[in-house]
Formats: sequence, C-alpha cells, structure tokens
Amino acid sequence: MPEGHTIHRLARDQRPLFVGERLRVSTIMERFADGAALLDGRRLAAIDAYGKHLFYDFEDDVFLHVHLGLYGRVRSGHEPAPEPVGALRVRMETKASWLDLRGPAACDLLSPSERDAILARLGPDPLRADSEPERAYARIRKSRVSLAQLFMDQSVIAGIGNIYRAEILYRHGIDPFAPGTSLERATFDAAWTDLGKLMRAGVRAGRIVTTDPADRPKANGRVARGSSFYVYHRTGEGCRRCGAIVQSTLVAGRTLYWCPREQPSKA
DNA sequence: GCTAAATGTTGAT
DNA sequence: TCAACCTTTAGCT
Repeated sequence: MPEGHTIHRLARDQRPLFVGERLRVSTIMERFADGAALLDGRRLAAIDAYGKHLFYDFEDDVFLHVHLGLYGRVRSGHEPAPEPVGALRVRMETKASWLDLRGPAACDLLSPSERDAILARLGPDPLRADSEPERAYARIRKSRVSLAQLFMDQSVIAGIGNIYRAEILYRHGIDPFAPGTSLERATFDAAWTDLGKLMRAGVRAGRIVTTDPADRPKANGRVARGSSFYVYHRTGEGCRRCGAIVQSTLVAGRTLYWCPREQPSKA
C-alpha cells in the first residue's frame, strides 16, 4: 500500500480522532515496550506526514516516527478495539477510537533534532503545500544518474514510490534511462504538476489510479479492476495507448516498467 | 497449504 | 550489489 498518498491519508484521517487527546499507548512486542511505556498517557499535539514518514508529535517534545516500509499497516476504528493478535507493534487508544500499527520498517521515538535530521534529507513532497519543486529540478538537472533512479530517490522527491515513478515517467513520455541532465524544465514542470494531481487523487481514493478515463475500458463511473495503471506490473502486456509490449527490468534493485514506444530513447 | 513477490529502506560487502 | 527486516496476498499446488 504505502506510497506517500497512503501516509498523508492516514495523517488526515487520524487527526480528528487522536490529536489533542491523551492517549493510551501499548504494545505486545518486547522491542517497543519501553517506547509504549514512555508515550502512554501523553497528549498528542499533532500528526504530520512528510513523504513516506509519519510523525506523531507528543507533548514534551517526543516524536513517534513511523515508516511503514514495504509491509507496514495501520488499522483503526471505534472502540472497543479487537483482541490484539499477531505482531502488534503499537496500539493507541482514546475513549472512542483505537489504532493498530503492524510491521513498520521504522517505529522510533525521536527528539526534535532527530526529527529535523530526517526532514533535512527529504526532497520536496508533492502533497505538501510548502514544497519547493525547484529543489527537485536542481538536483535532477545536475545529475548524470538515470531519471528512473532520480524519480525514486526520496531526497529528490519525497513520497513517490515505484508505482508513481513508473506511471509519471510514462505519462510524460520520459525515457527512464536518460540522465537527469537531459530533463527539460518544461517537461519537469508538467510532470511535477501532474504528480501532485495524481497523488492528491490517491489520497482521496485511498489507492493509486494513474490512467485517464479515455485509456480505460468502459466501466460505470468506477475504475475497473486491473485498469488503474499504464505500465506498472504490466510486463508483456500491450501499451494502453500504442499497443507496444510493456517492458520491465531491475533498476537499483527495484522493478522499472516502461513502454519503449511512448518513452523512446533519444540517443 | 506453500511459495514468491510486493507500493521500502538500511547497512554490510 | 546484496541481504535483512517485517507482513500480507496472489498464485500456485
């Protein structure tokens, strides 16, 4: 699930339930026992999302930092909370609501300066109003690394993941193997704006859909199963626009998907 | 029921 | 470049 849209959606949904409340915090995992004890009974001042990072800002300058990684999940609901089963890392509760966190890559207590250090290594986040896309373009334009890699790098663009990476490059006809130095300003600007739109739609829908209606099979208002993406996870299938066979290969340990005709190499 | 893969990152080699 | 980490699910049998 978790690209940036998931994280921002969690923050948005959790705020009205938990911010301003004094929380009961517990765990059934030894590794977070100390953390839970330290947080238990504290008031939560804010919940913030930056890229794929979630920060729970507790009183007295204690931040709970959560990164879902590949497997992390959050469930929440109205009390009573279900019987805890499996590896439940954190449960937070108010009188009315509960929230369970499982399988996160990161779940740590941080000081303000430790939190700032994490923020300092993140690029602009398309989902944040205060983001500065110029920073991303400056990084890309002076790098000879491939655009495929740059568009997954959290220090270049925070919150983008493998699906949005593949899909945004496709939507703008960008050759994923071209170096950062080759990306024209106008192409970047269009891709950035588009990425913001797609990710905001992802926050609203709770899932990623990058295909335009005209490129999807007809369905009554809904996005039909399996028609959400242009190239992601479509290796060997026909491109939705030109019919060319969608390709995939491993780039820096992650599978990159692209259409060789819509995203041609200029070299 | 089992295996592999997955929308991610870190740290060692 | 690769393994490790943590969990769920899809696709087999």
